[in-house]
Amino acid sequence: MEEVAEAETSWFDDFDYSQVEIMRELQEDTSSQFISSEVAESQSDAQQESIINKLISAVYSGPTISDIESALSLTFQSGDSNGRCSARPIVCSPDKGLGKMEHKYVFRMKTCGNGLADDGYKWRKYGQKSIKNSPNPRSYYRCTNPRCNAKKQVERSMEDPELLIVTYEGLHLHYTYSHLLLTRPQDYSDASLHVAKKLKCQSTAAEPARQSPPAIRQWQPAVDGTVVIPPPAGQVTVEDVLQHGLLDDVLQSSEGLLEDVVPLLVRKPCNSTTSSYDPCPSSPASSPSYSSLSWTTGSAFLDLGVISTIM
DNA sequence: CGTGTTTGACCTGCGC
DNA sequence: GCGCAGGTCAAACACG
Repeated sequence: MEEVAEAETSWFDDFDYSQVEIMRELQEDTSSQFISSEVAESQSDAQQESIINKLISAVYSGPTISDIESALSLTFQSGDSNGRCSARPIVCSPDKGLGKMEHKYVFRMKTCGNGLADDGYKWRKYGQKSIKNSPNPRSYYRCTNPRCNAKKQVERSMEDPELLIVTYEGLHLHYTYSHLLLTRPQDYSDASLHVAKKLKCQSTAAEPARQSPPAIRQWQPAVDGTVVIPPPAGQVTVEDVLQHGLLDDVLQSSEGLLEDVVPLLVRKPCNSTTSSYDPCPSSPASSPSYSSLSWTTGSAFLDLGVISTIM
């Protein structure tokens, strides 16, 4: 366990905080503006729902590509002496073909065994397409959460059949199902509405002038080891959410923000006590197609997060 | 019966 | 405009 503390320390010391600032700048236009004004005077239901979704997105967004790569590189350093990992991230890169700011990331995962994996989210396959000059078809998955537009594409590498190329697109507006305490979509809305009302209430109450947030704050490892990234400076309402302890109203969880773009599987592919990889799946794949890779919520997770993977 | 997969059809963007 | 390739839709089907 001493190694754990040491690993945590070195990881935070090495973190490039300048990346956080860049991310904050990118979020300025889309997050802080609507939150500070629109939440305070919520109008129609449609607008309110839009605001809620944006609020959730704003609270969850955070990690930069370098953050992810950093986390992944640290994951690799951990290795897997037990050989129990179900998948290993090899490369993480943004889709460079995108001209605008979109959440699209490509992972290459080296599978072990039957390649079954669980990234903590529940996906629904909505299509499969054979790709030109590739013997392997590409499968298209969508998050089963009706409010979530996260998608992913899975295809097997031509060079290495054990190599899975997974492209994630969009952000999850919820946590992994393994952590989910709010089980219905409307619960997200209800909880978020609760936060919005609370914020509105507190904004009108007498309150001492808020201190300016520090220019740079460190990521805060939670008690359970997950990483919680503080909100960007200048996003007043998100700040309020955290400062006033309202975040729990929505989340009731301390899961880190990396989860938005880095599947749980990627962040902790190897676990010494509990693995998402089931060497003896109860329901064998019905076909050799990618449908066998449908990542369900059947396996248990340890809520450990990035730091735990570097032990 | 609800949920998820399969698969052919359809849509869309792009290059020629 | 046409053809191609990638992405999505939706009906049929399978399964628990």
